Amino acid sequence: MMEKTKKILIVDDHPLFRKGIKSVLQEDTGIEIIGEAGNSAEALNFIDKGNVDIIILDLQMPGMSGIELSKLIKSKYKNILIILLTMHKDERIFNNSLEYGLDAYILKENAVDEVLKAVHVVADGNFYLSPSMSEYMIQKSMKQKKLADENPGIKNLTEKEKEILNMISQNRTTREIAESFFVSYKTIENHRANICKKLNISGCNALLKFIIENKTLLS
Amino acid sequence: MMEKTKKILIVDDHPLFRKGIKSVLQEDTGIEIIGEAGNSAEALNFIDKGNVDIIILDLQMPGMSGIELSKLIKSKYKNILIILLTMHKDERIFNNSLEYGLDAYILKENAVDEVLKAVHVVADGNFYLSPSMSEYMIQKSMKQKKLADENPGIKNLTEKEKEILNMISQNRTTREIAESFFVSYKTIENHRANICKKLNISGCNALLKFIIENKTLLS
DNA sequence: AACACATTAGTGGTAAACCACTATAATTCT
DNA sequence: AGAATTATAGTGGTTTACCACTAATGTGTT
Repeated sequence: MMEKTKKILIVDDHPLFRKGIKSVLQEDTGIEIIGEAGNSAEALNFIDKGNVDIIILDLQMPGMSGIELSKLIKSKYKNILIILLTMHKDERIFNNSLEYGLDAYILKENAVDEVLKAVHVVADGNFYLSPSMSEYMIQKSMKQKKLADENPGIKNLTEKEKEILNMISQNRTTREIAESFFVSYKTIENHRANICKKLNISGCNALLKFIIENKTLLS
Repeated sequence: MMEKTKKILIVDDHPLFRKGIKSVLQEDTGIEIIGEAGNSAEALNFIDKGNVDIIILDLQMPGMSGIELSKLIKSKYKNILIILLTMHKDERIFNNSLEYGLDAYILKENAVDEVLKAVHVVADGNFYLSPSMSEYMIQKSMKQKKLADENPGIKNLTEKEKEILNMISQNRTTREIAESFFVSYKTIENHRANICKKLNISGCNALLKFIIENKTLLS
């Protein structure tokens, strides 16, 4: 099987870091580093010349951030693959990584051959994620699970209460919910109060707030 | 390089489907199918005997669902890898896939060799996602982006207004926000009103509701 | 039969958020 | 210098949501 050489552009504001990536990728004969850029403007200039297959991109850069740059690239060049490098386990960026058009999310703290692995995975049309990042997410979910076990309120809710909670999360007011169920406004208020008791929460907009914080818990 | 044989368990309630997966995987000498199960209980029994490396798991099953099963497996056996097969593009499951402990998310509509690909990717310690699923997510993000462009309100917000919106999203009340800024309650109320005008929203809890619906848009 | 619980509905009150204004000082842009 | 915007602060009023009760009806359990 004859593979096409992958043409790669490295975008990072630290020359030493670029050097590091280069030395890792150089060993692979299927990879050709065709350019480097120290900031987003340089990167865009280079990309406009065409030819780039994969971009290895640092998140933290002066000026335009890696995320903004990747959005821009993906909107202009659908076929360019983007590998994002970052220092931090940023959940929000990871959660939106696909929507940002990213093809890989790599933590800099990880082993050097991560980059090489990622290049092959994304070139194969797949999404790559640093194992330590997924590890972290799993850990986080364990904590959340524990939290859910400590707050057993959710599973004590009746079907009707769950339905109401669901409608609240869809931005319906108590009155609207009452109307759609053909019951009194006061009935729904009672349900809300009961739900709050079961969930052990109180205060203004307590339920709406609870939903924001526990969206994942409800599914 | 001598690879270890991957021992696989297939869990699906349709025997014909299991057969299909088997015939695909059989061609690979590095893979050994050591068992099949038609439901979650059977699967758990088999797993308890040890030996399983990777589980190929159907989401839709009578009784315990694939998600519940995978949570259970991951909590007991940290090292077993799970490949989830599903009929539908279920965003919610995908978004929580890592928290559920999944290692791959494959759509049944995809080509048969997806499963084979996924086995290798997850065995390599990486997360695998059906390209058509990521395609779908990107498409969805394009729509969302378009929506954001049509509602240009967000980028018209001043720094202070963004700060306030952020604090609202952190469940702080108007009074709390006022206190932390050492300004009057009424000032923050004015800011809220201005934000609402810019975002073209109105009604009770409008801002909190807006945040729920546009969480991704704000980042 | 007695009990727990869910669902229904009510009274009366408080707090938070929103709505529609007005108004002033500071800043920024032209 | 003048205009627009931002940040500040206020009056007065409405709606929504929460809080603390009471209470009737039905349903299912023991």
